[in-house]
Amino acid sequence: MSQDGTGVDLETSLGYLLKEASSALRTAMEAVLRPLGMTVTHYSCLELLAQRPGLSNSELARGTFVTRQSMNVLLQALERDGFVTRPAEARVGKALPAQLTPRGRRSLEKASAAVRSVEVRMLGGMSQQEQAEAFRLLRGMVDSLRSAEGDATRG
Amino acid sequence: MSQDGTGVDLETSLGYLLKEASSALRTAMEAVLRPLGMTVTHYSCLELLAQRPGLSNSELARGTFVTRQSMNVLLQALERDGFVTRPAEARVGKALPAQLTPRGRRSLEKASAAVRSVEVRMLGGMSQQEQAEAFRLLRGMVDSLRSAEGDATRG
DNA sequence: CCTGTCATGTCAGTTGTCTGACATGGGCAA
DNA sequence: TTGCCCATGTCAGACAACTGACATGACAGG
Repeated sequence: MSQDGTGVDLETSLGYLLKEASSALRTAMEAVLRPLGMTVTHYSCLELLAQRPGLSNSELARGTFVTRQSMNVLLQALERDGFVTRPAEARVGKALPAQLTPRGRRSLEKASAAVRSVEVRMLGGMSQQEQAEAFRLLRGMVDSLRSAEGDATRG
Repeated sequence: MSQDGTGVDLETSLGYLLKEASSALRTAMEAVLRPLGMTVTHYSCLELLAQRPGLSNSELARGTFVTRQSMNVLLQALERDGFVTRPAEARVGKALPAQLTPRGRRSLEKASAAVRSVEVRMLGGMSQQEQAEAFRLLRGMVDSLRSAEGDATRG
């Protein structure tokens, strides 16, 4: 089945390798974030908020690749612990723009540096050209997956 | 923080893109596996077992990037539903070699083809050379992450 | 021999994420 | 205006994965 063209050969599958890479990255991030008392999703939310202040719950969810329900419980915890603030009610619509508090910003600083060090380690053996090429190729895979989104379920 | 060299710029971060790609792949796989009544981990376990018969619980766990505890509950469910068999007790050591049943093999056939179609879609716009390059680059990232494993926690 | 170490299988409890559901607000067309 | 559709925020329950813990068997060293 793995060599007849209809199956998946794990040894050569780019999909499998992609999962492996993602898993290795996540594990490495967890290792450096744990001493800081932070989880990966926790960090992702803060980092996203630092770079795009005012994002709503749903937008943060999309940016961190979780559901808006999951992001909601995380945001409530972050708000309770004073890392993030949200207005009590929306000025327009229902979207509540979130902001980092000074404490949230401070907490993010070390975490961001730690994660950066992981990324540097991951890219250690690659030239700038190779990194650019990897970016281009991965971008292409994402776009291909999304462009025909749902076609397989219609057939 | 994102441009001073110590932080992470999400727009250009290979780590973030890697997570995005992995998430997109997972979503696409879930979409085609759901009609077959199968989850991604479910499928991964069966596929691994088809290509490497006799793998133990712990080996399957490593191959699917989950803990052996998680794989254990999955294996017990697969055994209960007749997709997999394991000997009652180990011939040597404690490792129990698992095998696909005919039913498991049948169930895997459609799933494997469906997943293959997703991978084909993902790689649709890429030449063979580009695919080989993507493989090489991803392999390098994984190796770099693993080679210095734990160094960050020792410092 | 036995003793420490390691990997394994498994049980139990906790945590994180998801699906399902509901109400609300904005935008658009009739 | 009215009605419809869509996105959002939120609550509740279900499910999946994790961490912690324990016992067992293989192996190497004293």
